[in-house]
Amino acid sequence: MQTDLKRAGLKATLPRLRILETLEGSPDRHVSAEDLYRALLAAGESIGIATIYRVLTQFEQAGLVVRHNFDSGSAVFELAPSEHHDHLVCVRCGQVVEFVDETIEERQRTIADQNGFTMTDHSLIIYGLCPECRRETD
Amino acid sequence: MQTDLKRAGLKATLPRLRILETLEGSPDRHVSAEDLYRALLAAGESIGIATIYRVLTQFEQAGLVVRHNFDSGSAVFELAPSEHHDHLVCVRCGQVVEFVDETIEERQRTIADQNGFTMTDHSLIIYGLCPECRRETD
DNA sequence: GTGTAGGCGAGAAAGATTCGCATTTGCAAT
DNA sequence: ATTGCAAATGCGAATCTTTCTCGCCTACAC
Repeated sequence: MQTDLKRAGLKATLPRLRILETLEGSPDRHVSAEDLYRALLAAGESIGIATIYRVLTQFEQAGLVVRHNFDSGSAVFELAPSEHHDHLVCVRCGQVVEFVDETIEERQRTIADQNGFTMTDHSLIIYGLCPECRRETD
Repeated sequence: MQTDLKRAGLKATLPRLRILETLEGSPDRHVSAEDLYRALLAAGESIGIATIYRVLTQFEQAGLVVRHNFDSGSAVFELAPSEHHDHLVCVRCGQVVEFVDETIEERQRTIADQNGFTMTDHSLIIYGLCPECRRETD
């Protein structure tokens, strides 16, 4: 765990360890800076929100986490998955489901090429009602 | 033009007309609230930024415009296109290119279905370097 | 153990968006 | 054309998310 930080070229400080632990222990893979802040306060840690943002940005640059901009207004972060994936987001309860589709990945590369772009990243989010919310919405 | 608003159930007020005109006359299809504000002020209009946000939200609900959350920090809006499309965004200059790919559209529907979701919307953004920026980056 | 570069917390600041409220305006019935 | 009123606007304050500043603190190489 400390090793993860060292390897990323980051000093193993207490706040960084706590944030990493919290990300790893979180029931939701996708959490906002605010979520982390509340979780850490609830766990009795004394940490500043600024540190959370700073650290998350560093983690992102180090490739430890990925940042997503869903429609929710604030960014959410997840531990960098070994495999890239995209997201299904429930517009009602916020639940997030991950998926991978090689056909889509493939097409995206083709499209970037056709337009002369060098693709650096991409973001595919499907919004909808999850099974539970669909049931409750009738 | 006034008819567009009436049809959408919105009173044809001056600010709304000006905003609609500006969107239609804009060289960039994708503009932020701030862009619109500056454009209107530059055109000698007296308008409040709050009105821009309010009107854009109404337009969105009325289906006149679509809101996008690119990585830029602020939302951008575009006149609702007759055909849905997705976006290629240059990470360096911000240029936006639109594209449609039926294969991807198709796969998205399939994926939503497979996961029991009722798809309401989706957002696919490919980030990369546009041809010009790619050249300048060497 | 100690020095120091890098990291931290708190609060201020910045940028985006929304709210509250007094004033104005579109529009339909006169 | 005039009037009445609900709806819309403009303004400034408030809110939310994120970043910056700065004096203090700490990990860690020596």
